[in-house]
Amino acid sequence: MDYQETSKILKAISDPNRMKIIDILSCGSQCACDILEHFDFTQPSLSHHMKVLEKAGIITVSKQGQWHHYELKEAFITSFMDTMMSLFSANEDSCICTTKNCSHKGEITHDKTRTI
Amino acid sequence: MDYQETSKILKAISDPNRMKIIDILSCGSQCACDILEHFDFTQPSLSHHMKVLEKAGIITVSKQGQWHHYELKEAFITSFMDTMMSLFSANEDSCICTTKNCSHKGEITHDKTRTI
DNA sequence: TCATTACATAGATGGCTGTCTATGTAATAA
DNA sequence: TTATTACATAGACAGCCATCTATGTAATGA
Repeated sequence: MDYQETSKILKAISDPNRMKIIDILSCGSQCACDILEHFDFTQPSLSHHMKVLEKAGIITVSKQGQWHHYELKEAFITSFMDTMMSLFSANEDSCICTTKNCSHKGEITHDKTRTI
Repeated sequence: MDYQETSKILKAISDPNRMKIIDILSCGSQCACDILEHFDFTQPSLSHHMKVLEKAGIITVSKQGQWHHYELKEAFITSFMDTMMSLFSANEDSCICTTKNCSHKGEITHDKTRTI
């Protein structure tokens, strides 16, 4: 688990306005000017947010003449959900605690059966 | 979708050190002193991180005498994964764009079949 | 050519955040 | 009682971040 890389992705999603952008793009690609109409902030602020989302690998841009169309990356979604699942699930490959047991409560349960 | 509340949760997870704490707790509950041994920062810093995770509803604390045992909340995990799924998935209840079509690219695809 | 539109970039700023040291408190053990 | 251990709290501080205004650039249209 690459904490730094996953951190970058989570920080990109965690801003409420960027969450709303993702919500908007989940309905299909849109250009910047149309996305902007959903918000109160300025165009440079949107430009900043889109760059953050793009750098995190969450969206892609296709420039068609004057307009830039932004789109959610399908591959990102599956990858991200997998990453979150493995973060919350214990497994002997990644689990840190295998090298160190709690000194005051021995029971460390490796729940390999989690399915959510 | 409560962007503010979800933002709080995502910000709580997004810190690399807190991600590592979650990874550790995914193997089972541990007390603070044992968690601390995995890190270079000080005890007050850990105390701060645990409070952030607790306030976000990610972990619970059970105080047994001197030691405080921290544990991942199972209910949080399923709830969080559901929230992320609904963020990435288009549906007519939550999708913002139903009230506004893109003026330059009419195709808004409501992908109700996403299963990931 | 000139104006307009759609975006990006630069630089500034206020607020948030992760960390520290110092200290307090409660429980346990000698 | 006194010392120690396990945590929390207070306050300070440096770095990051979301926003702004101002400006640049590229494409389109008149």
